Amino acid sequence: MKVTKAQAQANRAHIVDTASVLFRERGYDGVGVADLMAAAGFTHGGFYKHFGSKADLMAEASACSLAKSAAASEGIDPAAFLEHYLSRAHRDGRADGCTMAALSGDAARQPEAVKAAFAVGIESQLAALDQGGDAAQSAELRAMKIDLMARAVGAILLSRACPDDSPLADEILDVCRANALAALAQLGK
Amino acid sequence: MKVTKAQAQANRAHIVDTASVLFRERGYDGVGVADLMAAAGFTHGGFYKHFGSKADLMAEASACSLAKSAAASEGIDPAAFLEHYLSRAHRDGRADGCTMAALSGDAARQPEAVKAAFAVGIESQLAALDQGGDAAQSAELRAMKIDLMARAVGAILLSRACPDDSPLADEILDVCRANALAALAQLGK
DNA sequence: TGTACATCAGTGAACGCGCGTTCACTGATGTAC
DNA sequence: TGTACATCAGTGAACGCGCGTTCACTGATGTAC
Repeated sequence: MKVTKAQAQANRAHIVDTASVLFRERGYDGVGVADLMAAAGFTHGGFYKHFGSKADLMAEASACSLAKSAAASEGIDPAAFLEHYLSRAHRDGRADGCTMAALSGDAARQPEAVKAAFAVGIESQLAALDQGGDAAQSAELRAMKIDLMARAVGAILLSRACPDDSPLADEILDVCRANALAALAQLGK
Repeated sequence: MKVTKAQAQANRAHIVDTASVLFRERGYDGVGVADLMAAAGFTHGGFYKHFGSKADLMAEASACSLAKSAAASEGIDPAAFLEHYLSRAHRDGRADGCTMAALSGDAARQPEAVKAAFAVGIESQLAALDQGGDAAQSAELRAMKIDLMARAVGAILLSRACPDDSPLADEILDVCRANALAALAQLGK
């Protein structure tokens, strides 16, 4: 049953990808190691040939999906980013949506390695939204980006915590999108 | 071992209170029924004399702590509310902090009853922050309050997801507090 | 290039454990007379 | 008010189950000669 080194590496990456989707969808405790390995197309016994523990995988899966999100929004207009982020589609698509929105509640109760992955991910996302504005306003710009991210993450979380057909769930998204876009416009950006 | 009706009612309330603290601290999956009953001073067998299931208790505990928070901030100045909400003390004190910040990630994966409790809790919090401003600007005021809550919740969540001694964790709180207060001031409030 | 052997990714059974929930039981409370 | 009995909050053992993790084993890959 041995497998090419390259294949093993690809399998490992596939497990990490699968985990990042399942964790976002069901939360850390909602996904078992056996579940996860089966979803990736393996039996569970091989898990510990790749990872030291389930928590280790959580750290890696978080880092992976956060890096992918940051890369995907590289150089994107913050207004366009907000439009997509605060959409119903994103709220309703936890599995392939933002890891911060899906897992920061879980991350707060996880080992430091997971939190470290989140801190790196947040910084990457901030850097990706940077448009290379001039240095003079960069502190203000950074503050605005942090603030926009907090608002966006909070809006998605509150919206997801409401019942599925709740008018409040949609109102939260709409209001936060409008206010965030207004704040962006006012920054003169 | 039977107990006065009044005592049973008090015991039940005590279990709900204990649950609301433990769930905020460790998350829904981090608290077992036996854990919880022991923390409240009982054995686990009696749990189902009071509640239909662990998820039922989650709904009740969420409703309870959300109502308490709303009652506690009744009529409070939004600026003062933000100062407290976005403090390091609140971030580091999950167990007796805001239920939205601690459990909205969990709530998103819970039954509708839990989500319904959250929607009610959010509306109560919005109502509590209302200062009876004139009706003309009430739509704008409601939007601002929703936006402030999303920002506050998001900032706490992101800050908690960072490593314990991370400068980023503090920066997020400071930046969001400053920007939120500025937005409030600009509303002419 | 061909042969012999070590490596190690993946398998599947097994481990102990704690989970949510059920149940027979206890005995003070509450009620009917 | 006093007695007999039903109620039911709380107890603690037990249920089946799925969890994270370990382990002996397999057999193709990779390596040494």
